[in-house]
Amino acid sequence: MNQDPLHFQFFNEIGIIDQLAVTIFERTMPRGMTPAQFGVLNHFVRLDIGEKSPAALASAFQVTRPTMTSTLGRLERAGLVRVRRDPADGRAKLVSITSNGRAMRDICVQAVAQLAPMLAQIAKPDEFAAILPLLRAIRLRLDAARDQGL
Amino acid sequence: MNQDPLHFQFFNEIGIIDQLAVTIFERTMPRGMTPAQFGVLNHFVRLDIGEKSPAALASAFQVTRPTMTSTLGRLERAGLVRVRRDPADGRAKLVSITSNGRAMRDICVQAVAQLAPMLAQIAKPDEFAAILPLLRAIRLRLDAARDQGL
DNA sequence: CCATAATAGTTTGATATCTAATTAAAGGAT
DNA sequence: ATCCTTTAATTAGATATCAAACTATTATGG
Repeated sequence: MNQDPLHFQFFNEIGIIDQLAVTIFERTMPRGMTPAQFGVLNHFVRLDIGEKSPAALASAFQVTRPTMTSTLGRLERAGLVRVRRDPADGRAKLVSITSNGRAMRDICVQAVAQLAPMLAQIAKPDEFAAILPLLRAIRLRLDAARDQGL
Repeated sequence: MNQDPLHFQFFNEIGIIDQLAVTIFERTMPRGMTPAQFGVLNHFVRLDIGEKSPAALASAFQVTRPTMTSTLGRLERAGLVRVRRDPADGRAKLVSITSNGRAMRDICVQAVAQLAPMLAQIAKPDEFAAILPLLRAIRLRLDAARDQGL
């Protein structure tokens, strides 16, 4: 049936799953919240970091700096994060979460929790557990390959 | 270490892999060619279809119709597909690939072939084969869940 | 000490993608 | 035959994301 090479089929499925998952996520979240924005808020709360530079955030999320500039700009305009100049480095900035940001993160976490029954129908915990290690390995190798220039 | 629920970790890995794969793909393709555009060209060649409506294409690629409108618009402006009104249905249109489109598809296929050695380092064929069935199952269930309204 | 290289962020311009709303045409029901 | 619903496609408005180019600041080397 499917004439494509295995790796092609693999990346194809990955793309469709990602697309579907992101759409479901955004529909569940408060209006306007995206995975990218939630990710930043969640990062601050979970790791209990005070401040972090945009460059460090971009690196943590594996996105380019312009992308993080954009995401932080939206979050800042929405009052969910605060940005100030780094007193120790004139080039850098320091980002921190606001109390509104924490509140939004909590709302999102609860919204995600509502998805639990649906997720239970998507796959059993041991099914997720079964593929995760290989997915992680592939992600790491892809990342390494990209750094090598392809 | 990772406090996130399993399914959260899963979708997170999926998202990063997709992002990395798409970026690598676009860097390899001729300037401006994207997975979405290549997908359409490849679809016409592989399935050897003469004409297909935008709605049918959107359905085949699991994207919304506005998304397909946008992709087809770019392909048409680049002379890679042809679009005409459906004589049998005044609402519909019929899309077909042009000879330039076929040529572009061939170039892309060869470009992708250059990635083979890199892909071999990402995962062994049996590794891809091992996860594919579960990925497909998850994709199908996600799709069904979306149709149910969440 | 100054010129060059590296780093942090931003701006610009492009693409993909979604939702919501709009226009046009076809189908169905009374 | 007419009204209502469904379907096809588009337009409008948002977001994420990337690459390339640009500005400002820090670090390095001679």
